[in-house]
Amino acid sequence: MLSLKKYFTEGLIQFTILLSLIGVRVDVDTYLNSQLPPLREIILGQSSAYTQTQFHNLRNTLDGYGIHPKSVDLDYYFTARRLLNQVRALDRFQVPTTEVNAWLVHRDPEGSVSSAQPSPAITLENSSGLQDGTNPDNGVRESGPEQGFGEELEDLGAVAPPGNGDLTKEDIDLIDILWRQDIDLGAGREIFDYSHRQKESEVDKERSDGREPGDSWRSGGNETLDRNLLVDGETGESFPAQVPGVVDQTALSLEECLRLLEATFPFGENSEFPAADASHLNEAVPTESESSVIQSGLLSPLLTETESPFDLEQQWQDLMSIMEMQAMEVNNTTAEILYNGTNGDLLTANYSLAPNTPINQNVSLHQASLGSCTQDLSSLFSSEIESPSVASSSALLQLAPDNSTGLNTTFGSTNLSGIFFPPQLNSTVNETTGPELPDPLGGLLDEAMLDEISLMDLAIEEGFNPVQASQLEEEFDSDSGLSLDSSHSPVSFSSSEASSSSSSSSSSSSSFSEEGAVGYSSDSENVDFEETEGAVGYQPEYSKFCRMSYQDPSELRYLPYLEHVGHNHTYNMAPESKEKQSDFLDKQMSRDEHRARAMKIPFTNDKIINLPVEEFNELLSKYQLSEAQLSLIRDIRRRGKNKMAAQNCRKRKLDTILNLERDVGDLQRDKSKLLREKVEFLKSIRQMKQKVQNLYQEVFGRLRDENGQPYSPNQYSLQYASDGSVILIPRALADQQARRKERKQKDRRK
DNA sequence: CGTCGGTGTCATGTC
DNA sequence: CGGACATGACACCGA
Repeated sequence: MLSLKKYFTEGLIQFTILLSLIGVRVDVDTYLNSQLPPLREIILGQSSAYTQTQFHNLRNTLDGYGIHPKSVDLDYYFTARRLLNQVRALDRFQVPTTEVNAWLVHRDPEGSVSSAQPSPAITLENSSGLQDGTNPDNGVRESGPEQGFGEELEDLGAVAPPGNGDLTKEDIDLIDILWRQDIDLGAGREIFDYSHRQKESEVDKERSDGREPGDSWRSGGNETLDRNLLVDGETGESFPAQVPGVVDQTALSLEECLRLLEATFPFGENSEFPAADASHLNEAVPTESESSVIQSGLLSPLLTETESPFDLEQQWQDLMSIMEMQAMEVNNTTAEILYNGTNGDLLTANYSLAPNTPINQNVSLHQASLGSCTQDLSSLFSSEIESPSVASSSALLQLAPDNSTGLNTTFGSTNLSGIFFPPQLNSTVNETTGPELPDPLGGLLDEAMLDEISLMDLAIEEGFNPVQASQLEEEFDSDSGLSLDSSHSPVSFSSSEASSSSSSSSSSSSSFSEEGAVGYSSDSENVDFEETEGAVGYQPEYSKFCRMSYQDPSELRYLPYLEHVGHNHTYNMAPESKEKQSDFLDKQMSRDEHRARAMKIPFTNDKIINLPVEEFNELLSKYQLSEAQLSLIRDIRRRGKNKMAAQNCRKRKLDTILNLERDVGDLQRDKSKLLREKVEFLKSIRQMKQKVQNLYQEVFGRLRDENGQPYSPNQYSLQYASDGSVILIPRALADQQARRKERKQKDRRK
């Protein structure tokens, strides 16, 4: 008995603790208010995030286009339009940065040891990690940035490579969901298969050795770039020095390339092209007049004047958002095609670059060129470049810094390169040039986000089945939330209690006539059946009534009348049956009733218990009662009231348990819904990252240096700044900045 | 005979 | 401070 009751009590406590825990971790109200509305908007709104974007086909198109980058008969105009449309399509994803950030968290600290960059930039290495968890170079899965998001997603519980660790049923379920989504996206389940990815990497490696046509963009000759870096004596920042005189050689074609970039990432309405003039850059950096970063605001002639102007800042932020999502990329198919298996050796061979070949710091976008654009397109755009105002929709690309950006500003920009290059490439960079890519997620690591993610993890770990979630979602399509049913809420208790108190306070004006029905034998403990019939007759009925109606004790006021009705229906019974009946009724009597009858209490226990204090005292004063009788009456009253209180207490307890059960159900439903939303977001983020990645690769692949050679993604990367400009800088420099930025961020946190 | 749920009762605390 | 009430603990009872 004792253990049972303890069990009950402890169970209730555990129940409460469980709820409180859930309530703390699933602050549904907060979550829904602060996070979900925009998220839901993405899901339910007109966002294209959940439209099945055929970016695999898109990728094929891009690849096909990239096969012959130097072919002059390619339709650059339509290419630009296509890129522009893609970018705009990205914009239609409408995923605010902050919301995306919520999913871009929980980066493995080890993965950012060497490349932690607080900026939103996200390296492709991270993004590709999930797809390709193996490093083809050594076959060892490094803990570096290469696997960044693979682990992230694993942490999220969204994707767990089957080859890694134990998979719970929930993990498998979730993988199934993601797999189905990837099938929608054209990806096979092998993507989630660790071993298969390994094989795939090997195949890709072989393919890379044979140099696919798609690699032609980076099949340039020797790079004659120097790596002279100027160091800001004040800040210690390093930046590439620009050697005067080598600027404008191929500036035109490079500008075109940047215009392509601009067309790809339209973030400015300013169609001017000051960057065409090399001195402009120098002017932008008065103190570093001789050293200039390759810088260029990328502006789309397609967007100038005739097209709607863009809020530069807003556009850039949108782009940044997309960039951030890039790091979440799971399907890095394009990256694999272009880079996968391309280890450092291959890259070095392609570029005929010794690992330590100095890079000309003069490399700038002005010196770069779109190899395929150099002839036709340069002439096509030349006039426009000279006079930006002429820019029209007929112009394909225009490259120009939209404003004068100082070096500091420029170098405060965010490294784009890391976003777009796969782990293989990154490892190559590490081998050949040393610098490590920054951790683009460093700045995104917010504890609140971590909490959310951990919540998701918890949801998964707790055995949630996403499939069931979907079913639940459909079943409970209505808005979820912790809406407590007021009818079951503790408030109802107060109403019950209020009625109870009102009942007890409702004075009974009944006369004491019923006392006459109670005739006690004067001297015997034995019950005189004849005499007790009247007094006892109602008792079982009352007892039953009281038991069943304690929820509404107000009805108890009618009990005195029941006394009149209930007693002595045995007059026509045979004495024997009468005796049996009396015996039965006697058994139905409570102990207190027996005691009261024994003590010849002249009124009913009901009166004793339910009369208000004043009337009760008045009643007592009307009789000459012995001390024993008074004591018994007070005990009867106390026990009677306590009995009702106990009944109410138990009912409350029961209702509380029921409410808790329902709340748990509500929370589980909410949890299911949130988890389902999470899966949806992962899916859309993958799509967006794929798109951005494709765009970056296409743009970068078209850049040419003064020799008409493509830039090595191993050596250079595109970086974007908050002012909307996009610059091509050596990776080493980008990494340096990233580390510096990370340090600053850390200091700020302290 | 033990278990379990329901109930009554007591002690205690709170309002 | 006394009364009403709430509640944990325990005992009793019947299924």
